[in-house]
Amino acid sequence: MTDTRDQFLQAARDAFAARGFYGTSIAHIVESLPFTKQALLHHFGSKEKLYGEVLQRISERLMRELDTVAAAHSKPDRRFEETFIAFFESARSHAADTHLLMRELLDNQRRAETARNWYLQTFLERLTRMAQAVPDMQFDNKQAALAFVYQLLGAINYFVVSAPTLQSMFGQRSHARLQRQFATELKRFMQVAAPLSSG
Amino acid sequence: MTDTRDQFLQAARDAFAARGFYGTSIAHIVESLPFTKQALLHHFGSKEKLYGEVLQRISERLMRELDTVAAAHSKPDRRFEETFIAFFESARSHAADTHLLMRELLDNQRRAETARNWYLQTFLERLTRMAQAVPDMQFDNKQAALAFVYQLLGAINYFVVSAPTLQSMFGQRSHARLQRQFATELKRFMQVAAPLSSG
DNA sequence: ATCATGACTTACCAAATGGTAAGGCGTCAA
DNA sequence: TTGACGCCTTACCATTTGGTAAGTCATGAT
Repeated sequence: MTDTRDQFLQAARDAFAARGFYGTSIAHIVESLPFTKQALLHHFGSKEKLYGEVLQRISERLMRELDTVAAAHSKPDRRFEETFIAFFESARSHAADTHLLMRELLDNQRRAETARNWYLQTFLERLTRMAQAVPDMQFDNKQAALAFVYQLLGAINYFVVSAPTLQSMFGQRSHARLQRQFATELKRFMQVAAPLSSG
Repeated sequence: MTDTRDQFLQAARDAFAARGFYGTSIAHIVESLPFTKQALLHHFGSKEKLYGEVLQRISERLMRELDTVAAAHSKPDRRFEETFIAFFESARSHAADTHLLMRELLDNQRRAETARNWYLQTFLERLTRMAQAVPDMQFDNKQAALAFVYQLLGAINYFVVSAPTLQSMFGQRSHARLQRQFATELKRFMQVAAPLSSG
């Protein structure tokens, strides 16, 4: 039954996101499911492979969403802006995924195994090309565009990942306001901070 | 001997930064030191307390640096800008600390214990006040200033934490250029993206 | 000389870890 | 009816985990 696999994958994703790869035991993943540890191992072979599948699902979703937004907007400037707005919304609503990817970034160097940044690479390239296609932004070179894109990505990811901390720090209402404020600041950043022939 | 303690603290910091709290065993921390596991436990009592001390050291350093930069610049706009430039440099040169703090942010919610965000709270408050003190930036409210500050922090932290990945992705030379580019983009962001009565 | 104290050791330990082995059980094709 | 196969189980297992107990040894005060 594929349904069982999905249950495992979902529970694993949540657990890995909350506690990280090393902080998550197979036993813990299975805890809330009506299956045993060995059922999980039967389906995925090892914890590592399970993690790999979780990661792959997430990056596939990201790519799909990127396609969708890109297809919905033909004008480069709109496309660029809407992509990041959508990315922010997506990162927020899939907070578990965002957490997990942040952890992956931190672990990446040591759990080398297979280069797991393949998805990041194409992701970044697409976003960078998108930025370079915007007429109002005249980047000196690819690096400049990438730096700009990376600032946006960093701001978004970091903010989303901070949500629980900020919420417990300022309270839920205040945090909700902050979140709206953040979105508008993000938009202005994209509109106004775009380099105009920065050389 | 305090020297021994320092050795433990340094090794622990590096290990926690590289592998996270759960991915790091006491045995592994001690591995490269001429002491046994129990020597560490003798000094710190438990892994958790050791981690706490590591964290405290880092936040004390951050506060010290914040004081230094703030004291060196009296004009609010310069002070604000120089603070973030210094923070970027600091985050880069203390990459291990940056990694560790990012992990802490991710783990924070579950390893609640004592609210560990005390340092973050005052850190954010100081930066926000600093932003609000800049005449050219007229924020509608505290939230707006905080959102702005948080974008900067996010961009910086995320970028620094990405360094190993980006380096393996694009190569060392290319990454070095990207890093310089990032710094200049950051400066422009602060100068140009500052809200001017955004209402 | 003796005692205390702090630094560090060896010897252990219960619990949890990821994973293997082997078998039960239902389904479905031959 | 039989045999194969996929799903899932119970039994295990070696290793690693964080931590305790108890001692050795040097130093330094009384």
